[in-house]
Amino acid sequence: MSNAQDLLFRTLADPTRRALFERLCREGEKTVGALTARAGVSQPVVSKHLGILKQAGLVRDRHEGRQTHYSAQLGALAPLVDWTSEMAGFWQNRFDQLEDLLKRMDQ
Amino acid sequence: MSNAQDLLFRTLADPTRRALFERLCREGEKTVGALTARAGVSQPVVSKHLGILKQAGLVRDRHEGRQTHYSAQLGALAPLVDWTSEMAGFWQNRFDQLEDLLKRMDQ
DNA sequence: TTAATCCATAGTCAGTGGGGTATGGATTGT
DNA sequence: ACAATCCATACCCCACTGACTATGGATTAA
Repeated sequence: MSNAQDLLFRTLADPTRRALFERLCREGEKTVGALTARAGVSQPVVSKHLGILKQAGLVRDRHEGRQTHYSAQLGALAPLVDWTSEMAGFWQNRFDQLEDLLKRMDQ
Repeated sequence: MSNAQDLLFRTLADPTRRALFERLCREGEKTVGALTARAGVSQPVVSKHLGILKQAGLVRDRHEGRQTHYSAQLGALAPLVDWTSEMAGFWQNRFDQLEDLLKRMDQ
């Protein structure tokens, strides 16, 4: 029941989570500590959000000693782009049908 | 602090709401009754979701007698597309910078 | 006029989820 | 070896929200 769009929308709906993802997109790979420093929430909260982002495929983690480096996985946004295109496509189809109808009426 | 993306993501995060919007995109204008028939939730719930979609600019309503017709406003998805493009842009910039760095190292 | 239909609002309730603190495992520094 | 750092998990709490029913205003049908 839970498709890819659902997971993405729910994951990105939270501002804190989206801000983390945005930082990773802007600034590249970052450790949990570095992310926590400017996140405005506690470290456990950041870890939890990163876990959710990872589960959605939006980030990936790389362990190096006692630190964990996270980086954005931009490809995970594809289903979102697809969904948007699909919605636009439906709209276009209905527009085309209307156009056809008007053409037929014109004849 | 609540930008356009936030409102869109939060609004589209709910499956019931997204399904309503999708139906309006696919099938065009529909009354509340028609939407309720296949929504799987009660009529007041549908009305509430439509209200939230309207507040996000994703739908518009047209009153006709005792019925209210709702239709999708596809343009409202623009901030979402912009956000995605922005994220992709950041990623591309970092990629370009890496490319430049590699070029400089090569010389 | 009276009854029936359409929709929106009000009020309630339970589940979800995002926040915190506490804690422990793993690694690094002394 | 011991202390300190980094991160993740466990646990709790509270606010939000999505669901329901009840109801009423507005419009249409009888």
